[in-house]
Amino acid sequence: MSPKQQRGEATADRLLTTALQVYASSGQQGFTVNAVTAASGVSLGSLYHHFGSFDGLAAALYTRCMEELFEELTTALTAARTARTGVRALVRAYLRFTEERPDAALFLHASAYSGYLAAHADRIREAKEAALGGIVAWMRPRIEAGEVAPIPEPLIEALVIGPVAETARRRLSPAYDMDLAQAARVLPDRIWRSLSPD
Amino acid sequence: MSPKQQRGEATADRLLTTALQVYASSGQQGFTVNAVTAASGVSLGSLYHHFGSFDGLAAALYTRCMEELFEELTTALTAARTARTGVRALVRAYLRFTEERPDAALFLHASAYSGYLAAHADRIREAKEAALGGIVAWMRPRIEAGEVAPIPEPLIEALVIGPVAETARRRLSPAYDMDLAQAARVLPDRIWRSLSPD
DNA sequence: TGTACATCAGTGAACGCGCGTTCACTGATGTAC
DNA sequence: TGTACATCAGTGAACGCGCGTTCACTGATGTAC
Repeated sequence: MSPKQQRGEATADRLLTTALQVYASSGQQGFTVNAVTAASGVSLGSLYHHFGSFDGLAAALYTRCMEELFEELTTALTAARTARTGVRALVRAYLRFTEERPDAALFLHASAYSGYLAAHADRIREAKEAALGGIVAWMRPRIEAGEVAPIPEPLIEALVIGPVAETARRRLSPAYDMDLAQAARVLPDRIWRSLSPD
Repeated sequence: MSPKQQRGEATADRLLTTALQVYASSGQQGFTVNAVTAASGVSLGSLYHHFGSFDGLAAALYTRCMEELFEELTTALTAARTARTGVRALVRAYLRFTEERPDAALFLHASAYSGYLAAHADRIREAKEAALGGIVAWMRPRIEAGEVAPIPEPLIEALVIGPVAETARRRLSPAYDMDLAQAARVLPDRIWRSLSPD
């Protein structure tokens, strides 16, 4: 399914990029094959040639967005030395991604239970674990060294990602008006407090 | 649209309850008018008589689930005296709700961007603010009294709800296996640390 | 450098299915006198 | 206590629309000799 020629890759890229725009402007409701082909100028058959199905395209888009986010997070984290500075940088990176790439952030949040990922769940899970790898590799030794309180890893994730994801979700929802700059000032420190040993 | 007769109310209730079951067993994909009417034994016309549209039914279900959750949270919170014990109790109540009412919890989380709420956004927002009222009324004086660190209210919400919602989301996703009992032991204290003044 | 051939990329008309919704109707319940 | 009437509740066949998908096809690119 992955393109063997340059123009094929360009077409697949164009479809993904357009799909994200369509989602951003029309929402879940308007996110259809016809809308994506019409907006991209790529033919229906070509979409199916590259992605096999519409769910396949959605899964590819989800994977791409997720990898972009995780790259930002990993870069921010690994530039730091201590657990404290690392966590604080990661929180800021997440908020920055939300600000700069709202379309991608929205698609990630909104797709969580979307159903079109179900068919490709295994492939997505693999991609997620690969993307998470860098973060885990950086964090784990620092947890073991006692730089972070002795909390089970899944709950550390929840404590770090939870508040920042909730903030992002409200920022991306028309029902709230969340100030990300303010969040970037307050949250890194507050989240770190929830993890710090003493 | 609200029923004027007892049997009307019973039918509407049956539709909502069945709809939640359908969602739980078939997911977003299988959540359709036909599935709900078939499973409930209520006729299509009757569904439209009570809810006007399928979105209307979904919005009513969302509202009902949300009110049930908030009632648990409010009860837990208002039974406490200090901000610290209140927040800790609220966190435990949220986890307990997730454990005991996984269908309702899943529907709440999964509906966040579902589109069928968009048409009824105003009505839902009203219901949410009403349900949130008790929590705000309890918390605000304690924030002002300095029992909680001076953090903007939206960020307090994110710090409290974020980790616990993330934990719930993973618990409800087949891709993770989250231990809620462990979370109930660890999170209340850790979340409180992120809010405590010093 | 040309030619033949295989594979990849792209096209768009056509199809069937299932969705949400409508509507003319019957039956049940409540109310007025 | 009965009767007439209005409103509410419930029914299910029928409809149209737009969705995802298929398929027979043409054109472009790469490769072998």
